[in-house]
Amino acid sequence: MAYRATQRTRANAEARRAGIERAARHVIARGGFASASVAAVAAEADSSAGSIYTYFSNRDELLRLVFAQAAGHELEVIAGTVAEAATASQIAESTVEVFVRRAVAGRRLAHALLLEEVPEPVQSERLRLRRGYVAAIGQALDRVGGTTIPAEVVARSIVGSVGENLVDILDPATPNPSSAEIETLIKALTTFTRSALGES
Amino acid sequence: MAYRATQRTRANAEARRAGIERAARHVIARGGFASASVAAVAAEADSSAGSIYTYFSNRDELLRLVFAQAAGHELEVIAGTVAEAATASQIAESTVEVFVRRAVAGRRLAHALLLEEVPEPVQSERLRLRRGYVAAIGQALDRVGGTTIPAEVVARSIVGSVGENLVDILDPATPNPSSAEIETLIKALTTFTRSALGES
DNA sequence: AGAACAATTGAACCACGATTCATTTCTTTG
DNA sequence: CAAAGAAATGAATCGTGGTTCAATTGTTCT
Repeated sequence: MAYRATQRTRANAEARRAGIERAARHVIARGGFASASVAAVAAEADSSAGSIYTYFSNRDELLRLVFAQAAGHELEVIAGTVAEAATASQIAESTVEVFVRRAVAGRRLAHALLLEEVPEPVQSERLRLRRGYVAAIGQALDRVGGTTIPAEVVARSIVGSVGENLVDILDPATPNPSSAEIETLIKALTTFTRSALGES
Repeated sequence: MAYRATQRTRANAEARRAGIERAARHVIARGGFASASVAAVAAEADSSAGSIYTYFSNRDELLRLVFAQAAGHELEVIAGTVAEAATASQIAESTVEVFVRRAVAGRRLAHALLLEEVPEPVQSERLRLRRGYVAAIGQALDRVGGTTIPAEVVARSIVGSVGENLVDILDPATPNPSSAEIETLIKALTTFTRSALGES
């Protein structure tokens, strides 16, 4: 018996795994999932392609994990915000505001998370997360009450409205939107969702 | 000079091309774009894989064409409907109604057209068509007037709302929705979009 | 019928990128 | 330091499915 994995060894391994995840996140944020080949991620992580398989069972699993982390973080932010809202109007407002601003701030990543074509396991994760958004907003709406329409439909509609209005803006082929455009969009979407909820 | 393409020859060729398009449409409507390999389409068309290349430059181009036809037809239907509407409320109503009912009637195809992952040229076509929907609804809204929000944002929001609410319903993995569910959804979405437009 | 050309066929080819694995390099302990 | 085990490397392998193309079959005209 001459070798036994030690404290430091395991910490290093953990750091390596985290490094690969970070590398994948960076590659995705820069060029989308399509650009996140195993080779590209390995290069970004100062690692070799083969090494990735020591830490992840395969490429799709790595991408799914990274997606879940990034999108999960966004969900937490939204969930935290709507949990504080006291009226349906406020829920609509903060959803639109947070969603649009965060998406524009991290355009490429937002595009990857919301719109880009992704491998099937990632797509499943995306649908799960989307259900998470709907659930968070739906619960908030149920809490404040006041709508006759099923909260789930309303929540979905809000998510859909905002998402659809971001399609062109997030397209990597289009130039960065001006902040005036953004403000106009936020205002319009806020008005739309608010009045849909029957508030002034 | 002993051969010259004749009337009948050209008609046959046209029939063959149309047959391949029809075959592709069927394969897509049955199993989505993912299942529409060149071999599968060829089999459905009683043809060989190689033959497809006599009529189309490559697979993506064939799929793009078929997509454009199918989605273009749907657009025409929606455009025709909203063109007849006299009020914003009616525009919202008919959009929701037509969109949802037609999608549910041809679930698999609707899923392919709206949600499935597709090759890039098809995705471009999808975005074009989506802009078509937005334009048609936006023009109708402008015509009847009465909203303060930019018509384009409203149109996009409606498309997004309806689309997002169809995600689970159209998922090939989920069972057919009951007609009660559909009616409930249509009612809820109609109410949502109507009140968003500021009408009772 | 037979010459001239087009269309069809399907098996071979190819591109691409994920995955494997024999070899090398690093860590730990006696 | 040597032995034992773990991790890293990257070139070779493999799977997949679109695409090509030599050979065959079909069509038209004299």
